[in-house]
Amino acid sequence: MPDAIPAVRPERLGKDILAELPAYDLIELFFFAYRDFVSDPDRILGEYGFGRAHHRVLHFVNRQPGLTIAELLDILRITKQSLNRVLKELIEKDFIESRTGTADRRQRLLYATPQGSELALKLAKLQTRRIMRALSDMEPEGKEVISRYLLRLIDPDDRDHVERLVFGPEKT
Amino acid sequence: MPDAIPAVRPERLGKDILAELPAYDLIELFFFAYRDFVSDPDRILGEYGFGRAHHRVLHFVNRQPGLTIAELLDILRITKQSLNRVLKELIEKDFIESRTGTADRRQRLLYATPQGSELALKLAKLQTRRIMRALSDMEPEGKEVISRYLLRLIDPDDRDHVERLVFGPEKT
DNA sequence: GAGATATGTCAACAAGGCTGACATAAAATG
DNA sequence: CATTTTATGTCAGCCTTGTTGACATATCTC
Repeated sequence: MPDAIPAVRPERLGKDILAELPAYDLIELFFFAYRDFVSDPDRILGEYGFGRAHHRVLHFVNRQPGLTIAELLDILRITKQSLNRVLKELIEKDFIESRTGTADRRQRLLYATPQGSELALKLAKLQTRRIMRALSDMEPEGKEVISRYLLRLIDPDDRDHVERLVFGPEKT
Repeated sequence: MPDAIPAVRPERLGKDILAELPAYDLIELFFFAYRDFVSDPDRILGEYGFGRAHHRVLHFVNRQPGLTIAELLDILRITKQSLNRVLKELIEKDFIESRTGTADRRQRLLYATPQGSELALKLAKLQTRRIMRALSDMEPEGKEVISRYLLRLIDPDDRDHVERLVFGPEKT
C-alpha cells in the first residue's frame, strides 16, 4: 500500500516564507465569524437583563455542575470581583445556585437551576444552529479538522486543560 | 473514475438529530481559541497606550488604504461615536491620516501612516505566528477547510461583502 | 493556635460599547 | 437655485465588563 510511504509535508518547505506574510485572510475571517457567533444570543440575553458575561458564566456552570469559583475564574480569566458582579445577579434571579462544598466547606459549588439550565440550553442551541449550518455541505471529516485546529490555536500550556474540559476527563 | 459518482452526504441523514444536540465542543473551543487569538497583541498595544478597539481600526485601515468612515463603521458594526473616540487618538498619535475625499469631498479617506503601517504589520505577524503554528502538521487542504468554514459562520447577508473584503474584489 | 486558602465585598477607575441631540459641509435633487 | 439628503463630527451621559487595591470571614492544614 502506498500509504506506508510517509508523505512529504509541504509546510516544512514553505514555513519561513509563510511566516513572514501575514495571514490576513484567516485573521479577518476569524474576526467576522466570532463577531456573528457571539451576537446570536444577545437579543435573548437582553430580554432577561443579562449580557455576554452572564452568558459565559451560565454556560460553563451548566456544563459542569458543581464547578467551584476558583475553577470558573481559571476558565474565564477574569478577576473574582468581575465574576462576582455577574454571578450575584445570576443567583439573585435564580438561574444559578451556590451550595457550600461538602469535602471543603470553604468552597462554593455552582449549579444551574432548572430555569438556568433551560436558558443555557436555549442559547447553546442557537449557536449550534449556526455551527451546524456552516458544517453542512462539508466533508465528513470537516468537523474533526475544525476542532483540531481550534484546539491548536489555544496556548499550549492551556491546551490539555481545555481538552479535558471540553471532551471530558477520558481515561483518568 | 469512481469520482464521477457523487458521494452521499451524511449530513442530510443526521441533520435533525444533530441540530438538537448542542455542539458544546465547538462552542467552547471557539471561545478559548478566540480568547487566546486576540490576547497576543495586547501587550504590544499597551506599550502604545492603545487597546483592542484601536487595533481593529488600524488593522482594517492598513489593509484598505482610503477606507471611508462609513465603510469602517460597516465593518466594525459600532457607532460613529465609539469609532471616533479611538480614531481620534490614532490620528493624534500619527498612526492614521485622514484626507478629504476627492470625488466626494464630504468623505474622509483613511490611510495608515508609515508608523501605523509598521505597527499593524507587527501585530498581524504576531497573530499569523499562532495561526500558522496551529496549521502546521495539518493536511495541505486544512487551511482551505478552515477558511471556508469561518466564512460560512458569517451571516449569509454579509458573506459576500466579507468575501470581497478579505479576498479582494476578484472579477469585477 | 498559626498560617494558608477560598471566597466575599467595598471603592474607584478604565475601556469601549450605547443613545440622543445637534452642527456643518457638501452632494443630490426637484 | 432652494431644499433635502448624506457623510461626518461632537457634546453629554449612561451601561457593561474589565481592572487594582484593600480588607473581612470562614475553613482547612500543619
